[in-house]
Amino acid sequence: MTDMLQRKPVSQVANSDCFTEESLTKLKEIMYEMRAESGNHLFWEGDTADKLYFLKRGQVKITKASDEGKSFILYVYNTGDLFGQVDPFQNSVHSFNAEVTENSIIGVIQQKDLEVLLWQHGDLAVEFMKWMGLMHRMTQTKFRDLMMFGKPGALCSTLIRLCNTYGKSHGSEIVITKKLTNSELADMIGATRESVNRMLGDLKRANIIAMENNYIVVKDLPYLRDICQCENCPVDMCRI
Amino acid sequence: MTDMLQRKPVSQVANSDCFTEESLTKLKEIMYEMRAESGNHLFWEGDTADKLYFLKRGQVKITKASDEGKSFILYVYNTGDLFGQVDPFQNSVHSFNAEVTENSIIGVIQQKDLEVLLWQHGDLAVEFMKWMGLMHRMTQTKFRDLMMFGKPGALCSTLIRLCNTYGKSHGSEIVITKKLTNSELADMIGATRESVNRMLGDLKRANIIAMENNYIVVKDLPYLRDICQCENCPVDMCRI
DNA sequence: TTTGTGATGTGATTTACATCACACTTCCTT
DNA sequence: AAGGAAGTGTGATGTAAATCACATCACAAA
Repeated sequence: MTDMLQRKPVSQVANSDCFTEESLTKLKEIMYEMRAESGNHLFWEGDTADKLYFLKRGQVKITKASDEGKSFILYVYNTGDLFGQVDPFQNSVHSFNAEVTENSIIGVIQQKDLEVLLWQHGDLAVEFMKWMGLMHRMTQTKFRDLMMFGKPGALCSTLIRLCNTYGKSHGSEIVITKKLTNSELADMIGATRESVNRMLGDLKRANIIAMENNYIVVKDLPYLRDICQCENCPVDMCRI
Repeated sequence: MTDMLQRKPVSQVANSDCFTEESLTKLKEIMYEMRAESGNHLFWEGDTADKLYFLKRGQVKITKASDEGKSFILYVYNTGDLFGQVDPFQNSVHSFNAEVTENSIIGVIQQKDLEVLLWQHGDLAVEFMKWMGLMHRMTQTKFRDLMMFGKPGALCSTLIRLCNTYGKSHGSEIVITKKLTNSELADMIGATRESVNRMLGDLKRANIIAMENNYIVVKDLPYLRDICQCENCPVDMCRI
């Protein structure tokens, strides 16, 4: 376990960090484990939303497809993240798709079981609310970043979020320890691959970022911050 | 169409509807009342977020200003709505401004008092989570609508949300019983006044909407739905 | 080795939307 | 009743980004 932690890319903050060890244990006790292969879907839009998912290992993207076949990536969840729709006591339906993008091990929590647990443990309920609030604020700030500062601003914001999620510091440089294609970045900001390619080219030429064996290295974080009027939000909120 | 419905200001659905009568009463017991004049601010970005607000009467807009002086309206809250940032057990700071846009009577809830109440009453905590989840999903779906379907899609989505919030049915027509300027609509979708004006003009010419003594009347809701690929979400989620 | 496939890089063109500029309307005020 | 402010409507022009159309590159599989 400690060994595992050491090999983990540094500075990864999982959203389950807002739970205490004990609370997380309680949650784990009501999970059942499942494996999902890359390419599968945990749920589709329109499916009943009655489960939470704890990503023990792997990656899941929450996406939305438009009629014209474009795809928008709303969130990317990684090892240690908890996700799922949680208006826990109301029949409701997913508005987005959950696409497994790496072979994953997932703990599934039934809403009914969660309800019971929350009833029994006030402290867990409180942490749960904290987690919900954090997720909501993450959505709000992302919304703001993608709406208000044009495509370059959206890209810079996304690069900052990627640093917060996958970044490993080397002096003043930050390596984003996650391979990303131009198309993936495009789908995260609602732009085209070509636009992203050109913007990245501009950033490289201006020596703001660089590529090191296909990983993006951020060399001038303050510049990125400036473009999207970054307010230096807490790292656990400013994520992908 | 009964007499009552006609006289009722609107088919207004308040977000506090997800609380039971008893829960709402409990919340009201820990509020202190304050009055705020149109033009004032309840909070500014950067202020500590440690209060909830219950709008007993009036209107409050949650906005974000960019460096270039543009304003983006994220939410509009009305009589009966509960709002405020609620990651209740974490020091945090507002990312948005709360601007009072009509003289208002507001119940203020201190986070500390809320904490106590949530601890004491499991059922309230549960409803509170439901409310949080609903608010989050409202943000997510708005995000989707404003990002994915261009400015016309954003406008149509906003008109639908306005129908759900302020709409009064007259046969197949829906009157949006709220005066809105082109600039206001523009700030809600991140467009310019001129663009909104032209788009509204197009919709009028196509007989999708009409103006009746300065109120917007939606004559062809299915058309609006089509443009923004509306999935017919629950009314209490699909709001302004 | 060749061939196929997914990704990157870049020019030319089109489109959506913002910006600028100004006339016109409504309604408020003194 | 006149003047002003706030809002609406609309042309002309500019610009960001999408679209289209290829060339190139990396690398895995046949």
